[in-house]
Amino acid sequence: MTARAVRIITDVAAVDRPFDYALDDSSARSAVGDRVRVDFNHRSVRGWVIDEADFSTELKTVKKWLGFGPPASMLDLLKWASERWYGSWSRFLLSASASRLVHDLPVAPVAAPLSEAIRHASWNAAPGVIQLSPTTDPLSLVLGAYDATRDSPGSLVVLVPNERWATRLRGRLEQRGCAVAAHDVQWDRARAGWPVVVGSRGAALAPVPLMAGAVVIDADDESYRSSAAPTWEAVSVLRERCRREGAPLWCTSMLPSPSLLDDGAYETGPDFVAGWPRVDVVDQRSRDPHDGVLSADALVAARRALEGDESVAVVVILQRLGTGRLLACSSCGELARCATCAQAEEEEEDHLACAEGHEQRARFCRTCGSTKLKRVRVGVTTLARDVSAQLHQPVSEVTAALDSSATLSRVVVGTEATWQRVRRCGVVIFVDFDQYLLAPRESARRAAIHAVGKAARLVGSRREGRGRVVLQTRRGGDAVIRALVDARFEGIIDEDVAAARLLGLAPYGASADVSGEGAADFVATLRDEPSVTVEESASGFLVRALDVSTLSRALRDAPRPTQKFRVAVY
DNA sequence: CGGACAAGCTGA
DNA sequence: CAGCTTGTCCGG
Repeated sequence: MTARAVRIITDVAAVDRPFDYALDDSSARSAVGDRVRVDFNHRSVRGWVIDEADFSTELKTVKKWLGFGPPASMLDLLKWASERWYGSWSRFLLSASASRLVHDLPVAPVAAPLSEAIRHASWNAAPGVIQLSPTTDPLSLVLGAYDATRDSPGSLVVLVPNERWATRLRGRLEQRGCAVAAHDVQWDRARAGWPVVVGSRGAALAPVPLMAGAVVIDADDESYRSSAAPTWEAVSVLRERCRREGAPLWCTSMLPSPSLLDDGAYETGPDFVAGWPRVDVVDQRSRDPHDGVLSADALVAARRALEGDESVAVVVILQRLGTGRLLACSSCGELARCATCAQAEEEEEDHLACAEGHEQRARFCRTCGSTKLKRVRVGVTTLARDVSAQLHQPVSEVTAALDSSATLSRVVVGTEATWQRVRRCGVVIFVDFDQYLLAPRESARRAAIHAVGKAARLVGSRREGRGRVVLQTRRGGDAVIRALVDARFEGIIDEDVAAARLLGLAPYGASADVSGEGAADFVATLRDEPSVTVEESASGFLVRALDVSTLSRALRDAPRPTQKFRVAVY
């Protein structure tokens, strides 16, 4: 037998380049994709076999076979993802590997047919983008996808936005006779080619050797993008994976984004409009600015909900976009507000101004005349105190920091972390919906609609007629508000596509945010590169190009600065 | 990334 | 010029 050698990528992320090693008796079983231990530059490191190599006696040997890694069929996809999001290949190899070493693989069962009754109730939608109302149960669509791909070799991969949802969906699919593997904790099952793999973001890199198809629920949910660099995005990975393998992909969304609609068409699911909640708009412009945070109409809705039997009756949402800081008087605490519209005023050079342009005035407190103003952050705690006083009820505060075992009062005040903590309630009140509508971010309007969609899952649909969503706003005529009241979003979707085209946003352009000490050095060379443009951004620099491959090529060719820097590719 | 090695700096 | 710091190079 001739001596073998293999090409290896080590887990030393900074050395994103393969090295060849020989195999000996103890490592002879190493196959492409497997994890191995090698000596690398005076230390012992882990790595992955990415290919066979030419044997030479000069090579060091692979010290040990450590276990199974991603299947060989995935390696090119992982390389593609590392280039697409400016990460190292080893980072993606690691993400597609088990968190604990796997030495043995189980034998995957055959995908069982659905019972006739379940099959009959399943929904055989055509692959593509399917617009579903927030309260529509996607289970029948998942079962339809299972049924449609059952005869194809390979696994069906299903993504949901969070682990809690994944656990629930796995249980429901098992009840209906599907053999389901949980992504990550049952990595070995996925690697063995289990019929169905269900998980959250990471499951886009589920190590199934062959894909029969894939489903993404709530494909526009922000949880599908990694917030840490590399800022990879699970829906794009899965779409690329399905394209390479010729597998069908179903994506559901309550409001398809231009990126999701990449190739145009979408289908709208059944009873779409009825699946949205009843939305009440409270126009803050006609309110007395000295009222409490909850308007009279919101108070009526809250008191009605408190008469119901939901364990949590009222949810009050405080949206904090950007800094969310307001100006208040240092001596009496009164907020600086416009005399006409009562909206919080901002500091402009040496005077105060209203965002709507009603007035410009000197920098002093209207109530006590003091000229000392300070920046305050309206937090959940402040809001909770006011709500508690208005409703004469104890209030629980929910932020991302809250311990998940804490029991909640019937009235909850929180940030968007609340969606994870409350399952049902009678009414959701957005105290300042304009935080979304006025935010400078392009995506803020979409975020507004998504937030109401998440609220819908708590209060139920207008068909059920149970609860409602109350929006306190000064912008009653805004297109987003009108769309939410009518549950008609065609106009918003078309506008977003038009805006993305015009502004060169995804998928009609690509951008990357470069930040950190070394950012300026890094973009310096990119300024001379004709295929990209560089502009200043809030966090550093924004590098833009006409498409993602141009952008990633330019980023990869630019020399790395000595100081630390971070690249977030979108 | 992190070890090796070279070049630069300091103090007795 | 030993002993230490800082910088650059390079890995099979």
